[in-house]
Amino acid sequence: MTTYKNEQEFLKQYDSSLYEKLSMTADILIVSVSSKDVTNYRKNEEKRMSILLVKRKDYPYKGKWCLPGGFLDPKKETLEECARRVLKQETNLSDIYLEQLYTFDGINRDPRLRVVSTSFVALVDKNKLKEKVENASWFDIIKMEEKNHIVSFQLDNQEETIEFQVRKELREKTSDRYQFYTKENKSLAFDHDLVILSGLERIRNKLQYTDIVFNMMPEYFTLGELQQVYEVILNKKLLDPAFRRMIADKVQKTERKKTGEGHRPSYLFRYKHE
Amino acid sequence: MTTYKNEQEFLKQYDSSLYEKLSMTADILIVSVSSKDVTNYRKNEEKRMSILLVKRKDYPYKGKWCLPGGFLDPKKETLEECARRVLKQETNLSDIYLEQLYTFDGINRDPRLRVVSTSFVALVDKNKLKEKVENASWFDIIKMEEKNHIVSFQLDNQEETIEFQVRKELREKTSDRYQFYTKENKSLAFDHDLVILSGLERIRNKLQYTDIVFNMMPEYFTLGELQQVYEVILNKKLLDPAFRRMIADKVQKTERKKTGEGHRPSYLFRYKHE
DNA sequence: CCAATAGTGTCTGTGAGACAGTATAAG
DNA sequence: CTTATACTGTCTCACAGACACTATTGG
Repeated sequence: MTTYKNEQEFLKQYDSSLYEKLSMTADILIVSVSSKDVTNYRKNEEKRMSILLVKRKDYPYKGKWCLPGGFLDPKKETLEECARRVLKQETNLSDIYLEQLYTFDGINRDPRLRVVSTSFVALVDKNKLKEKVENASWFDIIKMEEKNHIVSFQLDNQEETIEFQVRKELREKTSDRYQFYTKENKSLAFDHDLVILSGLERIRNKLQYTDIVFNMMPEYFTLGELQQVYEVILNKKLLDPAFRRMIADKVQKTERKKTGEGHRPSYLFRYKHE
Repeated sequence: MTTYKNEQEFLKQYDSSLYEKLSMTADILIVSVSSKDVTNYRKNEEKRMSILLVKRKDYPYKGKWCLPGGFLDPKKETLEECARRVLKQETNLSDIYLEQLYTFDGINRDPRLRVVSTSFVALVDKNKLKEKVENASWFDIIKMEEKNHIVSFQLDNQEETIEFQVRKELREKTSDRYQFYTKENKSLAFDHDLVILSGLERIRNKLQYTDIVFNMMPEYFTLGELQQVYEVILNKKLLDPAFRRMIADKVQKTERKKTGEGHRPSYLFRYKHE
């Protein structure tokens, strides 16, 4: 390499085709909570986590479901901007909670060419969504169960049920990091089964020490509803008094009540920042 | 877009230059702990966190310090493999704790062309290092202090001291995520000041709920030494009894003692997996 | 009244924070 | 004997887990 007098001069001479290049995408795990009505008029509706998937119209993986995503335009946007662009396009929403998750870069994850994908997690309140977007569909997570290092998923969008399994392998004894491998996957494109698991685990972890739940809640909610959301994400029942103590200083009681439920009405609360 | 009969046929036709491309690098924050001798013969040596930096030989940022890193070869390697290659080259060590940190992709982070960098954190035991590597130097973190959302750093490698400041801005009220901005930085190349802060915060968080410390410890160590490492990473003093309770089931006492220190000798312990 | 949820009072055990005390080496 | 660290005993207080109890609606 020649020596240049200064950075300016160096940049003028620089041949940007020197290094091998590749394409990148931003893929988004859009997560929300949905409610399932229940026959018994007294019972509350059941909550479920739900994620947005898109049916692929073209090869590769034509006809399979995948996460919303798009190619990065390296000249104009950052990965996060790219993710927000996709988010706008798929949900028509801006101002959404969006967090970088992980960069997936298996060499053959895309059969066309080397594509590195930076994945994001977005949390939305389903009530804010209006029109249905073409080819996109919300899948409820009706099962997510870990047994012997295998996580089994079952997703449902009212029309079809898809299943897949991911193997979790502890990477080293000193940390909590897992390597994920596809065990069984007939319905999802690329490595999006692994992205989904990573993302849901991230949400579960963050639930414990942040206030991210409120990104999936409407402005007014009952504590019972909030508790249900915690329970469905953590995948376990919580005790009422403990739960109420835990969130006491995160929420603000209002005068309004939710009535007509066949049982004692519940006060509505809202998120209290600070 | 034309319609293809099947995936095979589609791939044959696929023009991989369709999407704009870019280059990627893997940059590594290599962290270790160093000891500083103390004049008083009775006192224990003081511990410090230390990180490996490399002096840039060429433009851009010629003469500035940066994290070890290298361009990804998209045909042959994953980002983690790329990072391990760099790690081998800079420390001559394999089998090192390595964890993906974050993907930095500011549009102008590299003045030459669009380069997206996936950063990694590596933890090493300095005792395993032998030869000094050309252009690389270990910097002790002699100050890392947060005040009014500004984090001030002071690093020292015995020959020079470098300083920089990063501004932390909370991204949203519901989470613990910060956006980092360079406040003051004359000595470090690219956005590596931000990478360093992210990485050190990651280590501090993980210290609390994993066993990653032991990646920076020699096989045998005293509990005093281990406590010092915790203290220097968490940047605060810990109470002896609480600390010992906390790590009791992570370590295994041996018969060996560390003597000749001018005070009561201490038993040597080792990491107990499980 | 019944069924179902809303919401509260309180006991108990665990475990972190705190402090004080004893032990043991080198000089 | 002094100094500095090694290591332990124990008190207290906060808080999570657990259970039981009361309150309130629609049908």
